[in-house]
Amino acid sequence: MQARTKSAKTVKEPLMSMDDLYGMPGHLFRRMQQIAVAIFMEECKAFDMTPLQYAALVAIRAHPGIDATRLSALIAFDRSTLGSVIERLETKGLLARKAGPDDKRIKLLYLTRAGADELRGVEPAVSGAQSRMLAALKPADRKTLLKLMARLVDLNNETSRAPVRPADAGRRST
Amino acid sequence: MQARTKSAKTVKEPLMSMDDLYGMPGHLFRRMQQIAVAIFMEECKAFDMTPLQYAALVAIRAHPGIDATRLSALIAFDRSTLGSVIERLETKGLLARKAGPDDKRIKLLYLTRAGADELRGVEPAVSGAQSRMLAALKPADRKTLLKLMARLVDLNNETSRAPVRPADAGRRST
DNA sequence: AGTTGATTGACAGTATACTGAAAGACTGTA
DNA sequence: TACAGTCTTTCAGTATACTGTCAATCAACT
Repeated sequence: MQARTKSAKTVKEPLMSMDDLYGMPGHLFRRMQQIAVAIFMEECKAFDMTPLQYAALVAIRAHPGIDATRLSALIAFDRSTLGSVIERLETKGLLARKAGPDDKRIKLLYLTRAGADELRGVEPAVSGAQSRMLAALKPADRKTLLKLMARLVDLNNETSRAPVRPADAGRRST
Repeated sequence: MQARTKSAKTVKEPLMSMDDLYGMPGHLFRRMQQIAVAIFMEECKAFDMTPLQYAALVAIRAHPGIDATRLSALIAFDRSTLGSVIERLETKGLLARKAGPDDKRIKLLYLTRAGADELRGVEPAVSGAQSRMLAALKPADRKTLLKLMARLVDLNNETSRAPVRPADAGRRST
């Protein structure tokens, strides 16, 4: 096949083929993310919950009273995106926003009773989804892949717009 | 820390902690995708091109005259999303849509001269981005990670809405 | 006190991704 | 020919993700 431009004027770099594309890290990461989300949604379809909403609830449970900006740093969300995620969770009654006592800008986030119940209920499905994502690999390969991914993500933490930051970096109240 | 519900009524399953979350495959895949896109955009910022647009152009160059539905299957795009991607590329003058000769439903896709040039121009930046994504790992680990990712993506190909399908599965003309 | 700079939340705009539906065009069969 | 089913595209709606901007608020300094 090899569609190569007819004007053969000094084509020094070899052109990318489809097989090149399939082997690119970027393509593999995109595909794996597609697949991971599909598996998550399939396992959790009884709960009307997305991966992001789940992560937000887990983080709020671990850090009740956190504000939105610090929450976004805790789970590497884009701050702008998080706003709508919080709004949806609030609409569903899973979390509550309360004004901060000292700082009027801040709205503190808490799980409602329903949110805590929903989160506890969905956790088995989430665990199942995580297992399924790696199920095709042998156990030793799963460990290897997770270790390499964790290292790669950690070493590139600052690269994306939403790097992970610890929750106590600059906490004031609580 | 460990925010655990006060009502200690038979909490059998252990609750997910933040550290659990950070180690989940789904979280790592999402983070890695964020980072990979950020690196791509940074390396290619002189070209106003997204990863998807790049992949579409590569595939059209390799399969001139392909239609949108088969293109989506070739690079695992969601068919609905691909429509707007094609529209943007057409607006930028990088590709042309022509009506199919036999089938009036089909619009065949071709690179324009400008599209071929742009694609050739951006390829070094794309290669640089791909290298950067794995630069933090040792060469041996890069190979291992790519191999495991490729296997995992391949074995789960059917899971997402947009599985990869070969271009000649059901080709009629050409 | 007043000003400056930083922080927080909200918003507009673009792009990727999926679900589901609709309309037009083709194919095979009755 | 008429009909049913299939294919191709497009659109509406929702969700994630980033860029950039804005106003309100707070903190620190003059």
